Formats: sequence, C-alpha cells, structure tokens
Amino acid sequence: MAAGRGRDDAGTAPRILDAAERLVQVRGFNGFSYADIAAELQITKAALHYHFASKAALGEALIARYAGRFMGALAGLDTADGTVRAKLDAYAGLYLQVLRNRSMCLCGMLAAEYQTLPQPMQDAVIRFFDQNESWLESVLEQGRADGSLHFAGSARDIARMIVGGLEGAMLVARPYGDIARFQVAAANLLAGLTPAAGEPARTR
Amino acid sequence: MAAGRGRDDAGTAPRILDAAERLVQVRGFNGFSYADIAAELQITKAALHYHFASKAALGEALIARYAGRFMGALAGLDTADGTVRAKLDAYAGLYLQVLRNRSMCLCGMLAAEYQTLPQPMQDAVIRFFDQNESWLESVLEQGRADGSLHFAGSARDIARMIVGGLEGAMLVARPYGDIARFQVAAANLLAGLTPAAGEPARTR
DNA sequence: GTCTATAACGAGATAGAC
DNA sequence: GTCTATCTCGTTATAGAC
Repeated sequence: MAAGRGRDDAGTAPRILDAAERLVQVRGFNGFSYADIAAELQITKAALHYHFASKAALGEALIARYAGRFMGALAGLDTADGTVRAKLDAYAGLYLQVLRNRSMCLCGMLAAEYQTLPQPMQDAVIRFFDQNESWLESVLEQGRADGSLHFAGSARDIARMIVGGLEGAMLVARPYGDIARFQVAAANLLAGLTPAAGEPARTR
Repeated sequence: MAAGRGRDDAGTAPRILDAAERLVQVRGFNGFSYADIAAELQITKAALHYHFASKAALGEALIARYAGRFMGALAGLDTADGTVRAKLDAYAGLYLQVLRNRSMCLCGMLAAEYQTLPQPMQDAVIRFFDQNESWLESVLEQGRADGSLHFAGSARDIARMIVGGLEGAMLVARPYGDIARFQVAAANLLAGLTPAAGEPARTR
C-alpha cells in the first residue's frame, strides 16, 4: 500500500494539509472552505471530514505542521554555524521564501484573524511567536557576546521588533506583489544591528 | 430632522460604518456579516442594504472614510509643527490609538485578506499605504535636511520599513493583548533614526 | 427609512452505502 | 478511504408592504 507512489501521491491527509495551508496563507482561515480543498484534490467534502473531522481540527493540524517545519528550519540554521549576521539574514530568508509564492506567513495571517479562531488555534499561534522570539533572542545574545551585533535594550525586545517587522513587511509587500519591497525593508530592519565598516557602534 | 440629536444619534449610515469598521478591525472583512451589524444597531439586514447595497460597497465606503480620517490626522501633525522626531512618535501614536481598542489597523487587516477583496477595495488599500509612505517620506527628508535624523538609503525605503514595522508590531501585539509590546517595538524601530546623546550618527 | 418575507446559495457537518 | 445524499444553518441579496 505504500509502494509505487509518485512524489505527489503521499497519503491523503498530507495532501489535504498542503492544499489547506496554501489556501490559508493566501486567503485566510475565514477565506476558504472544504469545498475549495475538495475541488483542488478532486475528492468530496465528506472525504475531507474523514481525515479532519472539523475545520477547527484541520486548523490545529495546519499550525502544528507549519510550526514544526519552521522550528526545524531554525535548528538547521543553528547547525550551519556561520556568522550571527548570516543567521539573521537566513532567518529573514525564511520569510522571503514564503512571500515568493504570494503567501503570507501562516501564523501572521492567523494573527490577523485571531479573534475569530477557536482557542486551540489561538494558543498555537501564540506558541509560534514565542518560539520565534526565543530563537532570535539567543542569536542576538550570541551576537552581542561576540561583538558582532550592537543594540540597546534587551535582546528579547529586539527579537520582538524583528518578528513584527518581518511579518509586517510581508503583510504590506504582498498586496503590491513586490518582493523587493520586503527585501529592502528587511535589510533596513536589520541594518541597525550591525555597524557597517568604518561605522561606529551604537550603544546606549 | 437634524435637531435634537444625541451624540450617538447621527445618521444611520455613519452608525453602520462605525459598527462595520470595528467589526472589520477586530474580525476581518470575511469575519463578520450584515447580521452582526443589524444585531448591534437593532435594525434589520434589509435596512442595511438600503444604505449600502452590497458588502463590497460597504467595504469601499469603510476604507474611504478611514483613509480620509487618517490623512486628516497626518495633516494635523504637520500643522502642529514640533520636531521631526515628535512627528514620528505621533505617527506611531496613531497606530497605538487603534491598538488600544483591541483593533488592527483597518488597512492592515485588509492587507491580510487582500486576495479575497473586490478590486475597488484592493485599489483603495494600496492607495492608503502609498499615502502613508509619501507622508513619512517627506517627514524623513525634512529630518535629514535639518540634521535631526540620520539614515542610509532612500527616505522612501525607510518610510516603507516604518509602515511595515508598525503594521507588523500591531499584528503580533494584538493576539497577546499587550500594548507595551507594540510600544517597545515601535520605539526600537524608530531608535535607529535618531542617534542618542553622545552617540555618533550612522551614515553610509 | 425601515420593515417582513423569502429567494438563492454556500457553509460545515453527518449518515450510511460501497 | 471515499462516495452520494442530505441536513441545518448562515450568508448576501431582493421584492414589496408600511
């Protein structure tokens, strides 16, 4: 039963998640229906309900998978051990990848719709941001310790500025369909942390 | 007919816009219905359709009024003529006001739902961001000219970073219900533009 | 300007056959 | 695991009375 499957013929559940993920990232959780997924996958709505009993359950599975993948990517950046600055650029690069297929970050989109989400989804969105902030915080601390980064205030606060800044840069760039808009904003956002050559450090 | 009206008894159309505006800013354009407004205003859905024939028309009116009010506030900041830095802080303060009633910026919310919006609404959202960027750009140029601001690159690019950064700070702060989160992020976002006392300017 | 009534449709969800 | 068929409800929108 697991034999002879093509690349796009993984189990049905993952394919449902793939389609749903794209739909949420493009249209929002309140902007798509089971009918949209069913049409895309050429199955019936009833089949969807077999795999995910409710839209809320589908939503939870969606965030769990997305967050797991994202945190996996962050772990990958840690083992790649380049400079701290390279890590930050690679972090922004993760957002850029998402934007390239005209998508919003899944959890950024869900943050907008937050008040309409079932509570388990709300909790999972918060966890996603918490984990991002924690990862960034430790990278920032590392950069401050090795002298490659300079910033005033707590690393946690800077981490929060970065997460918000990148999410917002995506949010605004997407309507324009303009990738460069995101890239420039991200670069300017991170520019203040690394004094350019010949440029004095900023501390307070 | 215009006599003896209480403060909350303006024409029906404005009251519809008030309710709809709050609903969009909290739940999104795809997260509310005519029934919600009708319940809040104690009128019928049919009455709503008299004032705004379709939800799309309501959405257009919503953005037009919001953008007009916002641009009016920006004009107010111009005539108040304090320092350039004070103008930027006041600009961030406009976002803060919105966040205080647990709301997202109307156009930030609509930016998330952008792909699902009727085209006239899409166009209006883009115009809103364009106008914000233009206002910020001229303020930044003014600050660079009078020496109170220091930044590398084009004022337009920095303006875009600020708009995105503030929208994203709102987006993330709102699920946490944490105003301070926005304030700190906004402060750190703008900190790079004004060298602190005894701190050398950053130019490139 | 607001109402009742209803049309026309799409949503999420379930029962039960295959 | 997927189907057909159906249910129930909520959605936008319209017709026509008051």
